[in-house]
Amino acid sequence: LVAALELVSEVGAQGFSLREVARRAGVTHAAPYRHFASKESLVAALCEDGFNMMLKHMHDAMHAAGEDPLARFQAAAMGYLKFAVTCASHFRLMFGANSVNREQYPTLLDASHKGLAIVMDLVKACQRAGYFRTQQSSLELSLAGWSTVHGLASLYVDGQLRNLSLQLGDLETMGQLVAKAMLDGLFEPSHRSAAV
Amino acid sequence: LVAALELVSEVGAQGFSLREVARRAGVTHAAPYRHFASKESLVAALCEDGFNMMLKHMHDAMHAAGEDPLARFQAAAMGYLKFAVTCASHFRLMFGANSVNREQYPTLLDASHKGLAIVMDLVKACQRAGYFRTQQSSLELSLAGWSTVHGLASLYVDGQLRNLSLQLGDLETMGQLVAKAMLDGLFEPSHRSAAV
DNA sequence: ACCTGAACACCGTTCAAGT
DNA sequence: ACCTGAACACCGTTCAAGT
Repeated sequence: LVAALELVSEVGAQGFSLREVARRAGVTHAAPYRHFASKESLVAALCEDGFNMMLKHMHDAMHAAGEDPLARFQAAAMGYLKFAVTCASHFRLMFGANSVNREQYPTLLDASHKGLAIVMDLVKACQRAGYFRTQQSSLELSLAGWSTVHGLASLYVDGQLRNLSLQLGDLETMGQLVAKAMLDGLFEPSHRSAAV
Repeated sequence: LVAALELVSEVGAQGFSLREVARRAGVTHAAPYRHFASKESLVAALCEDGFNMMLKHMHDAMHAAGEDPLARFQAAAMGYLKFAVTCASHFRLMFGANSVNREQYPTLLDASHKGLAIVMDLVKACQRAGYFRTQQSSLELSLAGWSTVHGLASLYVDGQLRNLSLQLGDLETMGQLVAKAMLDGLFEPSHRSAAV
């Protein structure tokens, strides 16, 4: 049954039907209702899988990056992007508007909160290590960083950047360029806010 | 008929049905097919409306901001956020995964490209005026800025930031905080790349 | 030019009934 | 415990037919 879920995610991200799932699983269209209360709860299960995969991507990348907080921060961002591009259908399911009412699925809600928690920890570590400025709170910097990475991933997955690939390369390259802009800031040094 | 579209966008963002649209318009379920080739083409029309509204929000904000390129840049970003929050259903339609095959609707494709073009112009102006660094190309800085603003808007519209509103305030406030982080950068001055 | 009405193949969901 | 088969109300789309 979980096997059926995987098969489905390979197919079209949405517009997929519960009846088609049942067909692939070799059962009747009514059989899934013994395992899931509704289509939404099946999609919720897929989303939860997706969040766990995303967290795994980030954790793996962080682990491979070693101990340096900045390296870990950048690796987590790249892990996020890599997940978005390799598991695009999961990503769309997780962040699409079609999305489920997260409030009704506590385990899903938990998983979706862990992402920001990781970012927060990384930002705090980078601030402690003297990499990041402390003029703004770790929450504010985390939100900015998360927005940037998530925005890039969303635009890419939605095909909004297709015409830029020629000039800037693939998502990983774009990620490095955008991360550099984010870390350094857009401002000329002379226009930057005074340091703490 | 266009009146019917507006009514629909007020209702649920998606999961809305062509038959329901026809019902509201007071015609049979088959009547819309004299005006739109398919449901997708109706949604495409809604998306195009959405992009034009978004561009109008950005243009209005820029105009109100006066001549200073930096003020115009920030105003455009705020206009983008304001559009996302006030026209959430349009925003979801435009950037959701459900989205239409933009390639098949040339006027929609055009409208969706104008956003980046505006950002590019603003970034170039800010670089010329000495506000922004020229170490990275205007395209790279534009992509970073767009990703950040779009990411924040997406996370907010998807309800991903609901638990942060208490700590950080509404979307406009978050936008200002995130814009500050983006402009100044995350890095401590000592870790920034050398200036040009 | 625009709309109707019936039809087709699909869908999510429910429920009695089977083993 | 898990599945079936029929049923219900819905959907997108098509097409002949009306004015």
